[in-house]
Amino acid sequence: MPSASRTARDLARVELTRAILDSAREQLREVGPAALSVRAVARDVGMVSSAVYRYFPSRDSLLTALLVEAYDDLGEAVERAHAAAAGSPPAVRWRVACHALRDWARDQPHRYALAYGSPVPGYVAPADTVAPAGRVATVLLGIVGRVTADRPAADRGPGPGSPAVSDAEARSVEPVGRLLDPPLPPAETARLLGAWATLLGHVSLELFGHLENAVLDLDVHFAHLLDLLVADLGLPEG
Amino acid sequence: MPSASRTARDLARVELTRAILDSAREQLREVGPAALSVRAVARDVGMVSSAVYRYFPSRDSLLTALLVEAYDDLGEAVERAHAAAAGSPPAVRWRVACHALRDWARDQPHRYALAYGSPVPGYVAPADTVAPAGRVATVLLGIVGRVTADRPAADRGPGPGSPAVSDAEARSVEPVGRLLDPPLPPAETARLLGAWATLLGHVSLELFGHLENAVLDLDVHFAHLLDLLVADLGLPEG
DNA sequence: CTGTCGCGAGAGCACCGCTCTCGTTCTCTC
DNA sequence: GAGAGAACGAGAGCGGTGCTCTCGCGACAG
Repeated sequence: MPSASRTARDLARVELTRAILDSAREQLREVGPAALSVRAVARDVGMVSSAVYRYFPSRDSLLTALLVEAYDDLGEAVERAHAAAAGSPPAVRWRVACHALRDWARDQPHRYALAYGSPVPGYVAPADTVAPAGRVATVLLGIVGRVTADRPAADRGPGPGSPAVSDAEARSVEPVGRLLDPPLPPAETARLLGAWATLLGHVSLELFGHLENAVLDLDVHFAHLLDLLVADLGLPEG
Repeated sequence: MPSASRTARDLARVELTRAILDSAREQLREVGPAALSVRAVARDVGMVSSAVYRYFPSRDSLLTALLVEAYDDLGEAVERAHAAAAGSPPAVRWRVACHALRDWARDQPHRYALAYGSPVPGYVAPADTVAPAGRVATVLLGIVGRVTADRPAADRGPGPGSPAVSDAEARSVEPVGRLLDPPLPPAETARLLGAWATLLGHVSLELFGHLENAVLDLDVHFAHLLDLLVADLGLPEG
């Protein structure tokens, strides 16, 4: 049975690949991406360093694997939290999804930093990373999209006090709006992109220590920030 | 004249220190903070690596110096832009200051990443960095503060559609509001912190490539984002 | 003139990413 | 069942790194 024996060999390979990834993830947590050492990983899994190169062609490819994994893990966490709140009002689902993102980031700051922190110079994320990277944004886009689609046409357009969207801006954000069917109107798309920036901006500031002596209770402030976003996006509370 | 000779000696020292910093800054731009090499800096300034340690006790201290320098440089850029717009309406000064931040970041992405990107694990920013780090935020705080202080008391408090600020959130953001005299009210402080997160979040997303295939014209979108913030903060246009 | 101190050079340590070679072992084909 | 071929782990080695230590030199102070 050749297929069985090939499976056995491949099984050993995937297991060792997993062991390497596990060790690398642990080392990423302990010493950070810059100091991630192939030799240390090899020592950890009981190999010599050159043997690791049978599984990952370079240190960068190891980091890339960790990056994709991080995007996927975060995306899954947010998707699961959102799914668990299915049936709740949009505002609640928005808060749940955003809290899931922040909780994941606080729980695994090193992996969040890998995904949304400064990229390693000279390193370009391969195409495999774009799909997992979009999962979180897709969830939020879906929440806003459903609300806008269900809203009577009279309520469309910028609310009172909201600046008008220029034609140039409408064209500019169109690729994002077009991800939905029906497409999200430009005003809402721009607002959502702003909320996305607020969300990641706050989490980054918080995680990277820039709010250290400025905001006393980060949980409370984040909740208030979500209230502001919910209001700005016009998400129904009930 | 002992003081003169000592001055001469110290002059040579500060000049060499500056040469090292210049070289390090250049290398930071080319290869990034992770690959910044003391030996390469030494080669660049015509020394042997051990000699550099007479000026900076470690590679980290060299990075710290670059970090402080970056904060100061950015702060100065924003302050200068804001000063040049003195007399203009608050909304205009807000836009000018924010554009200065984004322009600086786009011009020197490596230094922005050093300041607001993921911190190097195991590295804690010394106390010298907090003062320069606050300069940019202080400018924005000042713009909003003047507006709020000048506004008639009847217009205070959350606008229509703005969520109320809980007591806990009011206490939480109080350290920031207290930086101004008179202190910025909690609702405005929270809004400003949100705007700060939006600003840095957008610049980070833009610089780190997360808006690559999402937003076509980043200039246009950033301008619209500023319009949204101006409206949310209630900054007068004239 | 002598002692002290800061400086740059050099050697050296332990580590790194990565390459190459070598002997072994396992799988597939005839 | 035997041989071809691929995959594998080990080891040596290259050029690089941060950092330490020692050394000799020159400038300054007493």
